[in-house]
Amino acid sequence: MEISTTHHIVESLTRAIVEHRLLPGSKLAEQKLADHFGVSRTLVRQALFQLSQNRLIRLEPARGAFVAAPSVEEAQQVFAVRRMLEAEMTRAFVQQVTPEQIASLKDHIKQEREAVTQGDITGRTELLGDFHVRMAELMHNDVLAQVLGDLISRCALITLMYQSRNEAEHSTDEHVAIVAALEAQDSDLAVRLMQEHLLHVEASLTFDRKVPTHDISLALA
Amino acid sequence: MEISTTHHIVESLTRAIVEHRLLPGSKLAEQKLADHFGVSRTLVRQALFQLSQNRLIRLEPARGAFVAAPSVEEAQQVFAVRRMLEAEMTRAFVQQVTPEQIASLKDHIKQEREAVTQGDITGRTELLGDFHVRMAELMHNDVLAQVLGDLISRCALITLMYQSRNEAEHSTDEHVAIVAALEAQDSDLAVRLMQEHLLHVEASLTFDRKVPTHDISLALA
DNA sequence: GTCGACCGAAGTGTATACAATTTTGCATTT
DNA sequence: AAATGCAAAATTGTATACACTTCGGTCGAC
Repeated sequence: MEISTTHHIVESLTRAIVEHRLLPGSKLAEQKLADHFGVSRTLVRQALFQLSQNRLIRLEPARGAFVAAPSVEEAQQVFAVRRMLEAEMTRAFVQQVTPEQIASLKDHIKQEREAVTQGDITGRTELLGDFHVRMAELMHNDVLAQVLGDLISRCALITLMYQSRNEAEHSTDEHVAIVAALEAQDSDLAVRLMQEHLLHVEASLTFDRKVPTHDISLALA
Repeated sequence: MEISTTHHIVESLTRAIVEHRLLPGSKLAEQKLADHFGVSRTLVRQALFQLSQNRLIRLEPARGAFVAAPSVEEAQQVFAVRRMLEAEMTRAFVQQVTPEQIASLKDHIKQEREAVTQGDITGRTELLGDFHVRMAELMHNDVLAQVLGDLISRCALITLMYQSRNEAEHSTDEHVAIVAALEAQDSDLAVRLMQEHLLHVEASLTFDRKVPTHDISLALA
């Protein structure tokens, strides 16, 4: 099956949603999207279905697709799962850590700092999440990387909406501390730092609501 | 969006694949499936796409859909993730365990025993996996339940292929021991038993590989 | 003036038609 | 006889057509 064109639509919509050009609750009308991308509704529907699997949109029978508005409870559940998963991931990481892996993580943190200082909000949010995925990838466990990536992207909406620059800097500092513990092969410390880090990120999310926009062509322009 | 008809096709194909009426590598031609279900290719394609997300089939661009043959390596990665996730899940479970939860798990185990004694291979495999999902549900964490369910179904093929009756009985016994530790609120013991349980299940799978491979280069390697 | 039914517009759900690609079988060549 | 090339058949990829549901507004009854 061909998926490249569909994939492009998915990517484009994902960016629009994650960057809040499309706010939670917005209707995603198939024909409007089809016109915008210059394709038929067929491909748009494929893309919408895929996005619904990623929990970025919600499909209502005979009513259409809407940008998802993940509830506070869901976000908290996601973070609970992340704490469980990443605590053990961190412990396992220390078991097989190499200098190359440490270097890779340190390099990643450098990118984070650049994004934060440049005020690149979208890029910085993505990088802050990617740090955790990078750890999974360095363990050569594709399944772990994919599961973790799903969890992180699942709350990209909320994370992005409520993370301030100060909190972003704080996250990067915590990443530094975690890497230091990994490098020292102090698994207990690394695990504790990771758990606290995730608790901090979760606690920093202030859950208010904003007004959605319904202007699709403007949001995607 | 309507999904009920598509869902029926997904369910039907899932059963066929999991019960090995459709062997790994089999081609799933869209028109043939459409004729069989009495629908158009549109709905079949939706179903195939969904199955590909569940990793039960593999989609090759312009070539079609094929029943997946998950590799042993992939299964091992899935189990590594499960050990990470479920170890911490078990620890958290003890923190908030109630007599009702214990009763629910014991009831589930009773069902497992029935399926094992009756030789209901498909049912027993499903129930053995559901035990873990049930734990997640009892913690009222839907996200955890869904992630875990995905992980378990992801290797349903391999699990089913390699699990003997003896191993199934062994699994049920280990479930009993885990529940006992949960009931005693001995979190360290429960976690250890869970980890060992998952190691046992994994170990029972990785021995002989009778997956018929259709990958020429791999087969000749 | 408010509530409710009905009608039209808009949008989704499914089927079908058409285009593009791959597969297959045969004929030709060496 | 084996290999290669070509053309027809089969299959997938995309667009469009049509049926059915939902949404909005107006008109009429009360």
